[in-house]
Amino acid sequence: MSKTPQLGDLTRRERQIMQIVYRLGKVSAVEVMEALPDKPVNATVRTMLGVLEDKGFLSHEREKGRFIYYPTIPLIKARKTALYNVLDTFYKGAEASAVMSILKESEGKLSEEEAASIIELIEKSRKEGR
Amino acid sequence: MSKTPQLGDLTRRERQIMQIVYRLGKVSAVEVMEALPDKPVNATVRTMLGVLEDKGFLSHEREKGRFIYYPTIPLIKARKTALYNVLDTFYKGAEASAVMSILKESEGKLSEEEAASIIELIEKSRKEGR
DNA sequence: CCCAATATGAGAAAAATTTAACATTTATCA
DNA sequence: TGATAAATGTTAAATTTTTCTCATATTGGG
Repeated sequence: MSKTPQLGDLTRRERQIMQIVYRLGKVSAVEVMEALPDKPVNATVRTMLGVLEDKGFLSHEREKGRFIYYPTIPLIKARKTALYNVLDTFYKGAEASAVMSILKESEGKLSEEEAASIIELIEKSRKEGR
Repeated sequence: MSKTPQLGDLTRRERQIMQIVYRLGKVSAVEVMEALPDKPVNATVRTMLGVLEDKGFLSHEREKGRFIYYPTIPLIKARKTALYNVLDTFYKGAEASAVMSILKESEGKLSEEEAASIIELIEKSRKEGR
């Protein structure tokens, strides 16, 4: 059984590309090229996309002649992994700091429902944690 | 003016090492060696540590003859950057999901003070966001 | 059919990673 | 202490991996 590809194993360029893919959701080679720092030549990007496909991080389908790439690991899963990595490396035992950082950053952008859900979650854990 | 080194620019091995350093706070070459996947040879690790020092990510001091390395960018700053990167790439417009993920993960581990601070923060933003 | 855009493959160029051989420092103990 | 072993640090270079590009092939639209 081949284990799912690990985003943490990526090289620098590969990582840059995967970030673009996750940001945009679906991309053509040209879009990736334009979003990349140092803007390499078109063929270079295609090579990298091919590499990432070989490694199992991307798939593509043809759309009017050109390839549209999308991530193999869905956003919703990839982001959990990414978040936990950061927590594990930088916020172990200080998870509350992470939460507060995010909240400060997104102040005012939270919907009423979101705010309510978060508070509910905390209240629940308060009771359990006694 | 030389800009502060960017953790995002690191190569794979460099990244692995910096993660270990941030997790442990201070490290000797041997500790890094043992924590690294594939456990390279001692000299290899030293070379990398030297590279990271040249690039400005690490410093060291001598302690009973051996080098103890520590990060140039303090944890408290590095972690903010790391967190924002993840948010920007994976959670744009879904910051609340990130918060809830963390809270679920650290359920029961939150102190009463922490819980109170978080709620206070949300209440405040609720009022402002009206 | 012809043009323009896109894709492929082979391999060059550059960068990262690793290592062995050697130098230095510290610890041990006769 | 002094000499020897053990641990640690340095350097230069080999190896491996990553990154890039050219030349060529393919594809779709006018």
